[in-house]
Amino acid sequence: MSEPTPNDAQRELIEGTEGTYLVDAGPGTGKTFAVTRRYGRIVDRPETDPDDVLLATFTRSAATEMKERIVDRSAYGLRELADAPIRTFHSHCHELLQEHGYAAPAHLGIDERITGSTRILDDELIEAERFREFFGGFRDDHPEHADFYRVLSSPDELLDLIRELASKGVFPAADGWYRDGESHLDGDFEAFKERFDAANEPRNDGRKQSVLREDLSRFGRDKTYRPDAPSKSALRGGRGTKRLDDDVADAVFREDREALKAFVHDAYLGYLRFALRRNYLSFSFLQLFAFVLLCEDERVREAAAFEYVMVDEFQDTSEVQFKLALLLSATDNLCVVGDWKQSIYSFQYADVDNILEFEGRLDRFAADLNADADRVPFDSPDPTRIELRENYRSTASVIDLSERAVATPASSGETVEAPLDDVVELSANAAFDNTVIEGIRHEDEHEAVLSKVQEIVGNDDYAVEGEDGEPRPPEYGDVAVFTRTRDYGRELLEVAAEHDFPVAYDGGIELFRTDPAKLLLAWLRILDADAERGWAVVLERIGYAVDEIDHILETGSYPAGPAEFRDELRDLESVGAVARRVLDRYGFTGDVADVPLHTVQSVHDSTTATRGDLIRHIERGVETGGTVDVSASAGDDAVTVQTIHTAKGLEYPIVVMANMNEGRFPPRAGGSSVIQFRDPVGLRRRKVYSEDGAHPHVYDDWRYDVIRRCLPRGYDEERRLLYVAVTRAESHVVFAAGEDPNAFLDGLPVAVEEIDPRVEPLDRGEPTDADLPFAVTAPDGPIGHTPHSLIDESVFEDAGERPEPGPEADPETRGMDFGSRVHDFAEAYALGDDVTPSNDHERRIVELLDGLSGDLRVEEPVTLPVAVDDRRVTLSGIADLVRVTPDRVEVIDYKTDATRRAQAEYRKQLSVYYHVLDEWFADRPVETSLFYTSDGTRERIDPLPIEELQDLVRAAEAARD
DNA sequence: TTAAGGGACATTTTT
DNA sequence: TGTCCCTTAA
Repeated sequence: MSEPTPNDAQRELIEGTEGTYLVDAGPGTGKTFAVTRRYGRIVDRPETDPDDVLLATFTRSAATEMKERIVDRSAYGLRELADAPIRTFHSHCHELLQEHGYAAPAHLGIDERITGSTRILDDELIEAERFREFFGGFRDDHPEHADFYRVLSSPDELLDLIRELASKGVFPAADGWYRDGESHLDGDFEAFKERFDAANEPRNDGRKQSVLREDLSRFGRDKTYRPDAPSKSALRGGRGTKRLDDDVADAVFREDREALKAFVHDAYLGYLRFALRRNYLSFSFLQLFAFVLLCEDERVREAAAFEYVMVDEFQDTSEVQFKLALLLSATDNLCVVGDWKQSIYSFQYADVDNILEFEGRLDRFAADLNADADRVPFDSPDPTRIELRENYRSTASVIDLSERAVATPASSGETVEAPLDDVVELSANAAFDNTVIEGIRHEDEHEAVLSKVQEIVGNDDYAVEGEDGEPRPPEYGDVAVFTRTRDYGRELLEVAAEHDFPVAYDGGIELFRTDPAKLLLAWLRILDADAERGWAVVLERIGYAVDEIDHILETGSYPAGPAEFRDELRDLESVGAVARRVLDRYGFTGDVADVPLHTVQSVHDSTTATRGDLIRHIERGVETGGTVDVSASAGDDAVTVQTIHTAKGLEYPIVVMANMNEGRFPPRAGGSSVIQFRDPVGLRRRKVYSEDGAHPHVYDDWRYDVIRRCLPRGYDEERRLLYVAVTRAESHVVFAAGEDPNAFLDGLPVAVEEIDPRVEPLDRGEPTDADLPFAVTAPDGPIGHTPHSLIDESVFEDAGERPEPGPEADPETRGMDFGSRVHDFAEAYALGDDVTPSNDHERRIVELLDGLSGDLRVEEPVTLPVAVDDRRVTLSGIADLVRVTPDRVEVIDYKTDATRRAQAEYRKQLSVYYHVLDEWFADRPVETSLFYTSDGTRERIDPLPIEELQDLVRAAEAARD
C-alpha cells in the first residue's frame, strides 16, 4: 500500500512540532498516520532521538501499533525503538518508579519503600481480595470509625472510592491530605450552586415548578431520614410553590464531614502502607507515586522530563494522567490527540472534560502545579487547536448517521445539548456511497442477526469496496457484530455454533462463567459441606436428568464414582491441589484450565485463604465477571463478534449493531453506594448511622437525596458508545433489536423492519458434524437432552400402576437409595475391587458378571449428536455396563426396583447408548437389555431408530414451549 | 398543573 | 433499589 500524502490539517499537525497542540481527530481521519509521521519528523532530526519524545498511549496494543507504523516512516528500526518511551501511562510510571521510586512514599510521610521486588498487581479481583483482608484488620484497629463500617455495604465500595480519588490526584499523606487534595473532597460550592440554580429554575415562564422541585415530589418515599431532616413540605414549600428556597443549596451542601474525611483518609493511607508492606502496587498506586515523585523531587523531574510529549487517545485519560503529562514535559511541546465523542472509558476514570475543557484545565492544572514551585513550563499556555475533518474510512451516509447518533436522546424526555456544538463535521472521502442503513427486529434476536448476515454475504446490494477500489459483494470477514455486553456476544456465539455459522470472537470471556470454574466451584462446595448446589452441577455434568438429580439430592445417596472422587479430594492438603485434580478429571487443559489454577494459587498463596474464602472468591468472580482475553478464530472468512469497547480503533466494511434493546442499568449488585465522590460536590455520605435514642439505625441522607438531583445524569456515554460503533463502519450499518427497540433506535432515521429469521444450513465445502447422522468424537451440541428429558411426564411414568410389591421388593430394599448401593457394588465388582455381596440383588449381579466374558466397562456417559430440523442437538446417556467381545457388544442397565418397570423410558436411555456404540463398533452387533436384580432376569430391549429420537426431541421442546 | 400511588423493569464496558 | 411511566384525584 502506498503511503498517502498528508492533507492540510494533517500537515499542520505533522509539522507543528513546537508548542502546545490540541488535535480533534475524529474517527477515520488518519490520526495514527499523522501522529507517527510527526514522531518520525521529530526523531529524524540530528539533534533529537527517541529518548527525547514521550508518546503515551492508552493500550499496549496501541503502543505496539505506533511503533510499527513509525518504523515504516522513519530512519529507526524496530530494535532501536524497542526501549523507546512509546508506551502506556501505566508502564511509563512503572518504569519511572523502578528507576527513581525507592523513596517516593516518603514524600507522603510513609516509611515503607518501593523496591525492586515490588510487584504490579494487575488483577482487580485479587486486589479486591487483598483489600478485604486489609480492611478486616483496619476495622479491628480503628474502632473510632465504627459508624462508617455500619453504613458501608462492602469493602469493595471503599476500594472503588480510593481508586477514584487516586485517579483524580487526591492522595492521603501522613498528616492530612496531599497538596490541595482536601479541597476536592469538600467540593466546590459555586459550581454546585450553578447546577442547583439551573435545576431549580421554574419552567413555562414561571407557571410550572422547577425540575428539581418536581423531582423531589417523591422526597422521602421508601426512605428513613434522621429526625433533623426537614419535612417534605418544609423542603419544597406548600402547594403552588414553583421553586425551592435558595438556602436549600446551602443547607444541603454545608455539612460537617470531618469524621467522614478522617475515615476515608485513614483507610486510604492504611491501604497504601499495607500494599507496600505486601510488596505490591495497584495500577492506581503506580500513577499516584509517579505523580508524587515528579512533584516533589526536582532532580527526578528534570531527569524524567521530555523535550516532546504526545498523548494519544487523550479522551481516555484521567485527571491524574493529564497532570502527569504536564509534569513529564520539559518544554511546552505538548501535543494531545483525541476525540471527545469516543470517550467511553469513564468506568476506568477517563475524564471527558480533559479534552472538552482542555484549555481551561491546562491553565488550572499548570497553575496548581506551579503554585509553590516552578514545576511545569505552561505559564501562559496558548494551545493551537487542529481539527482533522477529512474522513478516509466511511461514506458520507455513515458519517451523517454517526453525527445523529451522538445527538440522539436516550429516553423520550431527554434533550441533548452541549457539548454537541463541538462536533467537528467530517467530510467523506469514499470512492462510492451505496450505503445501506437499516434496522431489523425479531424476538429471536440472535437468529435474526445471523440470518441478516447471511442475507448480506454475497449480496450486491451490500457491495463493499474491493482492493482495486471497485465494488464487490461482501464476505463473512467483512462483517462485524458489535454488542454492548459480553454476555450478549457469548449468547450469539452459542447460537452461531448451533448453526455452524462462521464467527470469531475477540475480547474477554468471563472466566468464572466457564465450565472449568463452575465445576471447580461445585467441587469446592461439595468438599465444604456436601452442598446440594455443588452436587447438582456435578451430577448434571455426568448426564443425570433433573428428576434423578432431585431424587439423589433428597436421599443423599450419591453415585459411587463422584463420591469416591470427593473422598479423594478430601485427602488433599492444598486448595491448589484440589483445583488441579478437578480440572484434570474433566480433561481441562491449556489456557482455560491455567487461568483458574493461576487464580486459585495466587489467591491462596497470598492471603492464607481457606476453602470458604476461595468459594467466595469464585462466587464474587461470577458476580463481577472476571475475564480472560481470548481470540477464538474460526478460519479466515468469519464474522467478528466483539464488544464496542474492544472494537475501538478498528474498522469494518459492514457493522451490525446488535442488542439495540431497551435497558437501563439498575443499581449495582451489592446494594446502593454509600460514599460517593463526584465533582463538584465532593465526598458524600449516602447513608448515616446513628444511635439516636434507643434505636440504632442506618438512615438515608436527605442532603444527598437533594444533591444528586442536581448532578448531571444522562446517557452521554451511551451515545458515545453508539457513535464509536457506527463510525467503525466503512459502508453499511445494520441495527438489530429484539422485541423492544430502544430509544436510540427510535430516534435515528432508520426504518426498523420486522424480519423472519431463518438461518440456512451452510454448505462450506467440507462435511461437518451436522451433516453426519452422528459423530462420536464431536463435542457436545448446544442443546443437551438426556433421555429422561425427552418426556414431559414424570420419569416414573407408570408409577400409578405399580403392582403390589413382590417378596423381593419389600419397602426396605426398594427405591433409589437401595438401587444406588447396588449400582455402586456392581461398579466396584466389575472393576475387580475386592467387594462381597451383602444381599440378593448384589448376589445376582455377581452371578451375572461372573457369567460374562470380554472387556467390561462401567458408568461411561456418552453423547450422541443428532440434527433436528437443521439444528444440532445432543442426547446423552449413561449405561451401567458395557460388555465388548470380539463378535458383539452388550449394553446392560441394572434395574433394582421390580415395581418400576418403566420400559418406554429405559428404552430411550438404552437407544442413545445403542447408537453411539453402534458407531464405535461398526463391525459387530450391539445388543441392549435390562437386568432386573430383584429376580435375576434379563430382558432384551429394541433400540429406537434415530428418527424416533429426533421426534422425541421435537416433542419435548414443543412441550417445553 | 400538581400530588401521590403503584407497577414494571433490570445487573456493562476493561488499561 | 431507583427510575420512569401510567393512573387518578384535587
